[in-house]
Amino acid sequence: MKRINSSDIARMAGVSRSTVSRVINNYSNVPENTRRKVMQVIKENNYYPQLSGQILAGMKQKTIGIFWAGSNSLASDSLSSSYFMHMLDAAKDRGYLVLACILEDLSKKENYNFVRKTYAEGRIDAGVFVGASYSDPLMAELIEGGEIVGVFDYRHKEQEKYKCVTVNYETDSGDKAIDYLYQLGHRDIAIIDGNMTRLSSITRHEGHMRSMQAHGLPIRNEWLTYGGITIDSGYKAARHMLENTLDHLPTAICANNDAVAFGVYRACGELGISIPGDISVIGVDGHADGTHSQPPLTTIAFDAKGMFSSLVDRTIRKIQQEDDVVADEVFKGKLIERASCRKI
Amino acid sequence: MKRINSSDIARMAGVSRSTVSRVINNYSNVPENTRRKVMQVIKENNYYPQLSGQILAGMKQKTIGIFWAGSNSLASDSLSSSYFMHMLDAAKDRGYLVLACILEDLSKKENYNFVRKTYAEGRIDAGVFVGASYSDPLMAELIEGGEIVGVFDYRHKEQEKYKCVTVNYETDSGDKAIDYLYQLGHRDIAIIDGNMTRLSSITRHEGHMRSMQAHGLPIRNEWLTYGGITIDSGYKAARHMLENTLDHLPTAICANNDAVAFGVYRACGELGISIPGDISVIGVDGHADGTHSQPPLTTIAFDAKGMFSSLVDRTIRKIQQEDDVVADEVFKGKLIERASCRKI
DNA sequence: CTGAAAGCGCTTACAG
DNA sequence: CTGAAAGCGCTTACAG
Repeated sequence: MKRINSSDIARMAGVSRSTVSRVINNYSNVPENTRRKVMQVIKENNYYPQLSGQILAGMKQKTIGIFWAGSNSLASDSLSSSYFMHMLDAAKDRGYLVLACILEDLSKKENYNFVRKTYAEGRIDAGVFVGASYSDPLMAELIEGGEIVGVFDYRHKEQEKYKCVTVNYETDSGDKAIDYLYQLGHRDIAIIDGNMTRLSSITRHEGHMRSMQAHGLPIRNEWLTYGGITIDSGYKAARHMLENTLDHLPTAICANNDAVAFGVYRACGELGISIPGDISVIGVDGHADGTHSQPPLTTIAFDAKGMFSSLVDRTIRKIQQEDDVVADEVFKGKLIERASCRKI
Repeated sequence: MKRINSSDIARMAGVSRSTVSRVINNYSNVPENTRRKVMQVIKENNYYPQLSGQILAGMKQKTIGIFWAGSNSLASDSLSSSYFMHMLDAAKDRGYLVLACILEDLSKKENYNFVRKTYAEGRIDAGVFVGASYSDPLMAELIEGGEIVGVFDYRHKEQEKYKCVTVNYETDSGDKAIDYLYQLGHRDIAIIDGNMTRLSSITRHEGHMRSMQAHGLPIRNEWLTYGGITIDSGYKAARHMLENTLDHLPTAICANNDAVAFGVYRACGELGISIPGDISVIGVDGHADGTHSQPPLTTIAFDAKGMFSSLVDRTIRKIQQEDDVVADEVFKGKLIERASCRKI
């Protein structure tokens, strides 16, 4: 069951392999007649050129790797999986295939080697990373080595600009969330910040601090905690924080993101704290689950499709050596008022 | 920035390319000394053999394609995305990479060609299909062409056994669901069946009919509808069915799967019908959302991880020409009683 | 317009 | 134990 190759096609069409190749690659200097004849033989035999031959001759894989750090979230979180889908879609729109790689943790030597190997073997033309820490040395190293890299939520260095493409959240969502709560009359605001290896968690934290200060609100130790970026971590942080402050509860909780806010919901549910009756809660992301949570979650929403499409799209344009590719794109959050915050 | 190749390594290590290759591929006839010397040069230079060279020389890609038909569900449905993750995990456990391909509909010529091309270009050693219809001709064609294929929820023909690997639901979950409702005292049972291009929908439907007859229950036209396999389709089917039978509502609804059951929840919510007060509802799957739905959903649960791991695992074992690979594996459902069905 | 030839990077009989 | 050589399937200057 040998696969048919370009010599076979050439013989059957009565031309040389060169001509077959020219037809396949749409060279202009092939007479219409020859082209038709060759194309017909190709169709009839269901011939497709072997990719490995093409690669060796200098063509591109037309494949990107998606390296997703943090396996847990993808399976159960619809927001994460929608990110993933947006990337698959964007690649497809450009005619690229996707090698899907889920890695728990990029800092582990084993995963680090896996990524290097995947690039080095020539399996992909570029990689797109989600869940890397804000200054992961792996990125710098890949870029240094001449590889093309796209990263979500990453602070890319000046000198990395040429081969590195990023997408980021506008840095003011932390401020916006606090401002909003303040404007509703809240003064006793607790904050559950994220995972400080993530750029967005850091900038949101900075925004929270900035806005609290601007409004002259004290930052109380027991009301400032770090809860990671998942429901479970948000739950744990909220539960711990609330139990320690039952005699002087905050009137509002500002969560690092929607998942954390859902964790807060759970903790409040267990402790008999009503939202927004006793405590108002605000998240960030625009998670679909926020529309049917009880109560629907007020949040600062980002355009997930826009962000992830842009990331993949620009990465692919880098592969194609387009020279007008912008290195970083920043998305603005938009306040969506639902029912989890109340005026006091 | 030329990539280093095996000649470079050979030169630096003072051996021939043959020997470099032998070291890389763990040939036994290389003296420990030589091996060490070569390995060191490889490490120092971060050398990895180019895959395309290896392929051309007859090695395997160690990559499978996952062809997922029906893009919508993956992004928003945690059950579907968990299926996907289980497959990625299983491939990883075997050291295989995954080319992730989302296609809306395998029967479309364009997608059909995409699959053929992906195989023919030599990008993958095998493909695993989810969402194909129960007798999709594409499968037969691929197998005929000597390709290795794994399919979820597919009736594979005797003669396809050698290269085709499948995983299926035990065919009695339809019977079980009706039996259970009957045993709770229900006699007025409505059925929302699935999408009749899916094998599992068909067998469940058959089971429903079988069990209804066995218990001497009449199958009333207005209580038998086909609702697809998604929440939305379940919602529409339920809404339509309930509105037409408001004067003689069933006491129970047997849904094709959990997603459809959630659609029933929504329809009942809108129509002021209480579950299980007015109507009992049972699903199939064991969807995680069923644990925190209101009320928690009684369902016939399947071991998703087991099913999808087995599928991928056996497909990979076919690639590796292991000859004890079983062609089909059937999983049994297990009744999980939660709170959506009541005794009457 | 078109073919013969070189070259891409590997592995594996083959010969020694 | 090891190297020279063939061969995998393509593309693309090169020469005509």
